[in-house]
Amino acid sequence: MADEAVVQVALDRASPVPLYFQLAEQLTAAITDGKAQAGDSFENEVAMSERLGLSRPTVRRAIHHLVDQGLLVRQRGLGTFVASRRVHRRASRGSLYDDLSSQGRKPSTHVLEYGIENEPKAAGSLDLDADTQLLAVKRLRLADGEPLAIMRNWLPPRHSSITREQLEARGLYSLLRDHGVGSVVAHQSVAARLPTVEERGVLKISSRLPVIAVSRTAFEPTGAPVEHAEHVYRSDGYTIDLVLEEN
Amino acid sequence: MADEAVVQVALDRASPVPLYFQLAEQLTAAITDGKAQAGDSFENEVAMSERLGLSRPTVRRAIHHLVDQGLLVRQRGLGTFVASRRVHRRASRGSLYDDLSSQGRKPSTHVLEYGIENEPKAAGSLDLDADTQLLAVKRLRLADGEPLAIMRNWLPPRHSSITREQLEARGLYSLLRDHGVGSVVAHQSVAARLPTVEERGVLKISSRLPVIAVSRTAFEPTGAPVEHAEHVYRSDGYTIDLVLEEN
DNA sequence: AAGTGGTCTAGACCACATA
DNA sequence: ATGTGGTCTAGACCACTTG
Repeated sequence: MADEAVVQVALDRASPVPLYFQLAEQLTAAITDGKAQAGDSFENEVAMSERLGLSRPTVRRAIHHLVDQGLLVRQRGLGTFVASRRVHRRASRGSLYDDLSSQGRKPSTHVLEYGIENEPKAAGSLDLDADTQLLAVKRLRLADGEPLAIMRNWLPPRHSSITREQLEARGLYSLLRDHGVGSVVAHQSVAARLPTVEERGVLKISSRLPVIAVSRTAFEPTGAPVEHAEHVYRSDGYTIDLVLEEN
Repeated sequence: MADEAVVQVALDRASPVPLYFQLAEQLTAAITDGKAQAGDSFENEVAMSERLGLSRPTVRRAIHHLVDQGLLVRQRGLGTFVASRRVHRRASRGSLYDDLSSQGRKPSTHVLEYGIENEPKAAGSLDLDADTQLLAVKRLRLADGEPLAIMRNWLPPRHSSITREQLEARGLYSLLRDHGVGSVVAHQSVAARLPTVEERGVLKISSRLPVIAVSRTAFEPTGAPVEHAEHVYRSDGYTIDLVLEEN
């Protein structure tokens, strides 16, 4: 069934979480849990606001939250519908997270080098003085014990307290989150080339297998630098998947 | 100067263009034109709404439009500020537009093949019946007369009226826009490999120069299929640049 | 004509950062 | 204490789609 989805919602007006956000989360859950199927029509916002005892703008804001993520599609005069699964976008992850648990292989990380250094090029990318001391990290990424990528990162002084042990145990962005880094905007450049001699040795590949070279610089929305990365991936069995959006 | 930016705005209440959008456009222009510099504080929304004779929610909506694009940063208790140029995001273009005018080289396109065909794999990617007849196009992309990419695209019947001549003259997405395609959500996968014999011939490269293989499927927000693409780029001097966002 | 989403108003109160 | 943005309300009118 499920021709017209009416989602059960429980709101807590005492909670510090905004009402529109509580509503948005529960609507999102209804869709991702499959309680509302793609193509189903959604309860209109006037009815929903009356049913939940919320004002129309508040309900509207929650619904728009889902529209922005591609979970709902609205058409004037027609109504609100659950979008096809293909257009869900929930941000462009995949390249910022250096994990590939999605591939079903067991990932691990080995820190090859760790220290404070002065790298003018990285500092420049981060818009810092050329002589700024940065935390430089070189990691080897493995999947099921097999080398997959060499990851070099440079972090500004603000995040230099990240330890070698933390990096062995957790992903970089997870650690940065603990340092108060909420969201980032990253400029990323992807190229292909043949591996250097050193890369061939570390990644255990032949000189005929190309590598994917990713260069990335990330900033907080305020413009504060977060990290500069130079990553090199084996190209066999590895692809970079993205969800793009064009308006 | 320009410590506190107060933008001159002219609103037309008779226009069918919404007030919040008129305001957003003029605020955007002030920033991109450099009238408001990065780091400048922005007029607060209460003052702006009084100055312009708009309600606060309307002004708020316009400002949020710019925040979503990364042009402004807001901090509770502090104010609204013009963001550093590095975090401007205005959509993740770069890979959907098959031009590289940005590199300063003169681009051109040559249509190698054009016709209606049945390609089950492409049809499947577009979520159409395997026997659907698609418009199949194979183009060669050149920069200053030098081969740069082989681009194969498959389009659903709805867009099959695009002609060979139109493809020689304009970009695919520009043509699709005329077909009523406003915004799209695309899933894109990027890989690296060595070229096939055919690719070596067409792109005029050696067997030791890797190519970047991009596979993309695009849908409208409603779920209607737009195109499936298989593009192969020379890797020398070509990179895929992206602006990512992580929340 | 009826029903939908889109825009807009005029207020209210709260949370947070700074002085 | 002040000023900022964040949330929320209760309405109004308009634009679009379908029967």
